[in-house]
Amino acid sequence: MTPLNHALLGLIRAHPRSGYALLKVFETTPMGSYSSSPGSIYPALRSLEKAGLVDVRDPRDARGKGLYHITAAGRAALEQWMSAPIVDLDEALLRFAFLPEDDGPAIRAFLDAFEAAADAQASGLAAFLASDAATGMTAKSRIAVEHGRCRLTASAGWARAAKRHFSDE
Amino acid sequence: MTPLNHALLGLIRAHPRSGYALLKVFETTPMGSYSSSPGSIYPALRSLEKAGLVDVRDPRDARGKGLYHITAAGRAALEQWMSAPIVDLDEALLRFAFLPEDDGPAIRAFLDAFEAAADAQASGLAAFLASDAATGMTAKSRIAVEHGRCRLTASAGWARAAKRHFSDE
DNA sequence: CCAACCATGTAAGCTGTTACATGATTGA
DNA sequence: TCAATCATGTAACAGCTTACATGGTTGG
Repeated sequence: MTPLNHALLGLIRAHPRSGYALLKVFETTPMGSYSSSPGSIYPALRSLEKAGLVDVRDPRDARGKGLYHITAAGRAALEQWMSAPIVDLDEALLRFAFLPEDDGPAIRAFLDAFEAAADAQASGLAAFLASDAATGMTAKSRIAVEHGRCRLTASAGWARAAKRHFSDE
Repeated sequence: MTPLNHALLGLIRAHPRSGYALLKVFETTPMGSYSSSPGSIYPALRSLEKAGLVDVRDPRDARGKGLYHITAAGRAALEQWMSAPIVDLDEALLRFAFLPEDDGPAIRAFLDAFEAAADAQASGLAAFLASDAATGMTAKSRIAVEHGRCRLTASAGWARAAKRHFSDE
């Protein structure tokens, strides 16, 4: 399962959609970073279908293919992916977007884990910068690594702000 | 030319290295995000060699392959890549690390461009969030986009801080 | 002498990119 | 009627990942 597959599965679970409608999501929103063109989306939908995670139903009319629906197996696969430990923050962010809208505790737990992961990664870079390996590098290389640390700190800060947002509702 | 190719070329320009030494750079520094294993690095070195951007010389002894040196064509290719407009910030960061150590004006110009690109991308996300498309999305999706904006703002902030660092030297 | 590391590769498989191709429908 | 958009694909190609394979050398 690639990130694109997960993105498609999550969108389809939110509500059934045609391949074209899914294509448009990637073309018109920042989700576009997960794909680019029909050449990746249609084959990915095929693979989801072949894996039994989605099925196609409700052809609107003679020409259209119909709407992709998520199957029970698809739900299970998505659930498993959603509950895996956070390693990659970008992937985690995709999972965040697919979290159930109303489950406050789950959202807060996820944000806690996200913040912890971002902090841990930031600490990892800080440790690297303090190590022998870093002192041998050029000044610019170290500052480039600093950039990574800044971004991770920003990610952790975002998680804290988001938690505040979801605590008073 | 893939990011990995550029990373290799930049490292080799800094000073000649063996394939194994390059491998170790990716294994032991945050540059690892550009690669992972011999399975990508050795073929990439081959392609650089075939393209005439590097050549192999100075075999240390009978068994070793020797050291990769950058060629005139390699220098030219790197130069062209370095002076292209900034589109992708991660790629730009790699370029930053390869900027000549002593050329203050070039560094400052680059950081100006980097900051402008980060600000522009952040504005793009802000515009999206203010658009009709965003109002139709779920709250969590909007907050996920916010994360992207936070990170871009952090990137711009990093560039400003780096400029201060390079102005008093 | 044996494990760890130096040093270099190959091969299968999967994914994504780019570009091309097709045909129906809708609005001006 | 003609362009744009809806809607769905195919095919070539390049690249990365994973896993496997091969030998030499060094330190304990």
